[in-house]
This record gives sequence, structure tokens and C-alpha cells, in this order.
Amino acid sequence: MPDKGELNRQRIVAAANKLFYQRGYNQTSFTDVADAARIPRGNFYYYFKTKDDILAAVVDYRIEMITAMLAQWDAEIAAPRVRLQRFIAMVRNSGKELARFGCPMGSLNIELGKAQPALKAKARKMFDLFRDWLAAQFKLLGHPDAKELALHLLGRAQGLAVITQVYADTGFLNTELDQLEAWLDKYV
Amino acid sequence: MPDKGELNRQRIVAAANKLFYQRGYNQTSFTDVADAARIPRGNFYYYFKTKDDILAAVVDYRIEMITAMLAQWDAEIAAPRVRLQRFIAMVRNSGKELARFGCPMGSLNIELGKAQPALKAKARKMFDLFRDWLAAQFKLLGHPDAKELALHLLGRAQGLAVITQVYADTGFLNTELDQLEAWLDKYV
DNA sequence: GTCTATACCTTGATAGAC
DNA sequence: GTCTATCAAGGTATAGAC
Repeated sequence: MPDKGELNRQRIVAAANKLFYQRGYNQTSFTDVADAARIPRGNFYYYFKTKDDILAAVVDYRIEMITAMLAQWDAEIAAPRVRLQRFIAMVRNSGKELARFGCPMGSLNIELGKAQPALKAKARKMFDLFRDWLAAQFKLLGHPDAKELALHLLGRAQGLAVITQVYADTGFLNTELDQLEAWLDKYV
Repeated sequence: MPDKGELNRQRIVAAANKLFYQRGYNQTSFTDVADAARIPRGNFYYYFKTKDDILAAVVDYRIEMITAMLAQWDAEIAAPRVRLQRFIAMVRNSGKELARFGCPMGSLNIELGKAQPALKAKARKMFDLFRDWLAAQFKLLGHPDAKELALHLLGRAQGLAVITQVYADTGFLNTELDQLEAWLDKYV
């Protein structure tokens, strides 16, 4: 069984993960995270020395989540085309959160990309996971330009996330995702 | 001729506009703006009472710029299809800035959308300008679903901006814009 | 491992002399 | 209109008792 320290660490990462998504990294303070995790501020530094360390742990956590999700899709779904549909279904299921807070991957990368290059490099790895997984599916479907198609789909999803957040509405998201599904069926 | 106060005000807005884009709104301090505008910190408050006031002025400034640009396109270009191509050309010409700082409209809306709803409402108006102008062009081309098409094009551009910033590369941007131009020629 | 207290800095913002 | 001095609040981070 995990020791108490490890449990506290996990609580902190989970709380930070949520806050960084909902408020943004720079808009979340140490105190916010400590309060949410119900860890006294002083004790906090036993687990993480700097705020950047917390972000690194949060990104690692997200990378683990994404990796596990993609592995599960691979295990559950044999057909690449259906796997791609699963990706689109995930975006659709995230509609409510997208409308409120945008894409967790996209918004973090945009925030860090402005003036925190070291942190951004780490955050970009989340994109790499999806890009490579999508490209693998397109390749299985016999597309030589698999990487371009992967970026196309990823870019479409990011654009939808932005519009959905800007207008705080999922209507456009759903019609566009319908079109993307039709495109997958017809042309891919 | 404008009085000195008005000139100072304009200098502040111009400096803030640049910094809010390059660093983000919340990551830009009063001091940053004052230094960039070369206005002593104390004197600063003669022109703007709060940071939100500066943002409001910056958004108004951007709205003026966008409005003027769209009006100029309308005046210079008669054919709606060519106007739409002009929009795509603008995105293409912004490649370098997109790679470094993302889309000025998109990144601001995403940042403010997280936890500053009042400020976000104002920032969204920039999107409205483009959406309505694009919709007008599609309508002139006889499309009953002009608003959907406008949001589609706007969303595509936003998605490209995100991918371009995440990977700090304009290669994908340009190939995708080529495809968008072909789509305009063929299907619109 | 846990927690209190606190140092030290930067922030947005004000007062008031000139 | 301009500028100095300063404030209170909130930020990250540390020292050290328990």
C-alpha cells in the first residue's frame, strides 16, 4: 500500500490538474492548490519545491491519462476507422467542458507558449501523443500522408474547441463533428 | 492637433496591445506596460484607473483595426470569393507571429474565458466582426448556411493557429491554407 | 513527515506635492 | 498633467519547531 506521503502527492497533482485547467496555470496560486488539496501551505513544499515542479507533475499525469486512454482504445477497437470515430466521440463528449474552459491541452500550450518556452516544450508532448496515435490509424488505413491527416484532424478539433469556448455553445461543435464523421466515412 | 495627454494615452494602448499579445493579459503587469510606453508608473493612473480599463481600451483598439481592415477589403475587392481569399492570405501572412504567440484574438479569448467572464464578453466581439464579415461574403455567394460556413472558416483558422503555435512551425499552416483556398475555389 | 510562522518580492492601486 | 513616495494584498519560497 502507498505511504501517506505518496497519497498527499497524488492529491496535490489532482487538485493542481483541475485548477490549471479551469483557471489557467499562471492564474492559479500555490495557495489555491494547497487549499484545494487540503494540504497546509508550509507542508506543501515538502512535496513540490517550485510551481514549475507541480506543472511538470501535472503534465506527466495528463500524459499518463492520455497514454492509458489511447492504449485502451487500441485494445477495445480493432478497426482504425472506428478508432478515429472514437477520437471524435471523445471531443463530442467533452462539449460542456470545452464550452467553459476550452481544451486542456490547447489552452495550456497557448498560455505557456507565449513566454514560458521550457514549460511549453513539456506540454507539447500531449499533442505528440494524439498526433502520433492518429497518424498510426491513418497509416493503417493506407494513407501515405498519415501525419498530415493526423495534424489536420487535431487542428480541426482545436479550432472547434476555440470556437466552442468563445461562444460558450456546443451547437456548432456538434454539427462540425457530424461533418468530420462523414468525412471519415467517405474519404478516409 | 492632439494634446499631449491623448498622445500618451495612445502610446500606452499601443504598448499594452503588444504586451498583452506577446505575454498574455494576466502575465503583463502595470509596470511592464508603463515601462514599454515610457510613462512613469505613478503618472500611469492618470490615464487608466484599473488594469481592466487598459484591456478595454486595447480591445477597442483592436476592434477599430479589424473594422478598418475589413472596410478596406470591402472597398478594394468587389468579388466575395476574392475577399475570402484575402482573409486566408491574412492568416498566411501572420504565420511568423502565429508560430511565436498564437492568434491575438484566439489566445486572448481563451485566457479570459477561463475565469474572467466580463472581460471575455468584450474580447469576443473581435470574433463577431470576422464571423459577420465572413458570413456576409458567403451570403453574397448565395449560401443559405452562410453563418455556419463563416464559423467553419473561422474555426479552421483558429485550429491552424493553435497547431502552428504548438509546433512553432508554419509548414503545416501553409499546406492547410492551400487546401482551404482550393476548397473556396471548388465548392463555395 | 507535518505544520507554523514568516521573509521577501511583486502586484495593483492611492495620496498628495509639484 | 507629472512625478515621488508609499500602501495593502497577495505571490513564491524558506526556516525551523514539532
